[in-house]
Amino acid sequence: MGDPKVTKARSPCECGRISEVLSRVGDRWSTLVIYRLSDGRMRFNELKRQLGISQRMLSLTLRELERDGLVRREAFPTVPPRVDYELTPLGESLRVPIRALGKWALDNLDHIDAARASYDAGSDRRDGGAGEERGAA
Amino acid sequence: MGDPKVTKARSPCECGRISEVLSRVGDRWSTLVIYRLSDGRMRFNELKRQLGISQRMLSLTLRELERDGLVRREAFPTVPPRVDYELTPLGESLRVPIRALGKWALDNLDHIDAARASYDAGSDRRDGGAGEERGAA
DNA sequence: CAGGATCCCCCAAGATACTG
DNA sequence: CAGTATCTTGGGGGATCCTG
Repeated sequence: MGDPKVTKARSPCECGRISEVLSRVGDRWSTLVIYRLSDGRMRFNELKRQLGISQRMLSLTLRELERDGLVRREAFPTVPPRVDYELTPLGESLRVPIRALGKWALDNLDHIDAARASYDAGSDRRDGGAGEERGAA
Repeated sequence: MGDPKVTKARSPCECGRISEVLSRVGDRWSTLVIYRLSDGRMRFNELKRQLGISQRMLSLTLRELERDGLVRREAFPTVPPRVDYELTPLGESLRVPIRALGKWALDNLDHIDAARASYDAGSDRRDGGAGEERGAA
């Protein structure tokens, strides 16, 4: 029962297992959706707007999260359709580590930026080219 | 100075910032490298083998992590070159949330698998074709 | 409003080969 | 051993149009 999704990394340690889970719930959008949902249930377009995600990716991400039992979908058969998404108990349990990660992110963004600037300045040895090596167009 | 790397998602909330950090240290390999390094310093090939990562990705990942001030690189100019990698204090601070995430992953992998199986079984209604929609043998 | 279907681009990431 | 350089591909992910 090998998972075809996980590259095939047969690590001897637990990294393999972690890697599997990470490849499922560890991607950017999933993390952000969980994070956002940790504040409470929310509608589709609400999530879409707040996350700046395309409806396609949101749709896909939500379906995967629902499939993995992390998010629950509740649709109201009203005339203008309304669908709410909320964390399941399992999703709630992910909330803690995700929140911690989010907090760390907010707390250390500037540290990272500083480190980057420092690193870039250091490796800037004699590169007198006529431009940007990181096309910021 | 906008970061060209971050899609351009102009979210009104803090999600934008978190998203930035997540896109830096939140990817699969970075997370795994940090996780692995949280046990102590390690050599290049040691990491490579244990994570089942290609040398290219490991090299790239490590350089980014070093650039972001999360990992410190120490090279010994010996005849068979030896390079050790270890977490910086900043990296150590990431250790806690990463560890928490890793623990969650290990604790809930089977829950996720169960949820998946259940979901797939449920949405398997009236699909009497001979084809596999998900090539999982 | 929620989201499926399509088209398409581009880069993340693996494989391979070479070097100091 | 510890990388770097190069080539190639899969699929992540955006844009757009359409429907219930």
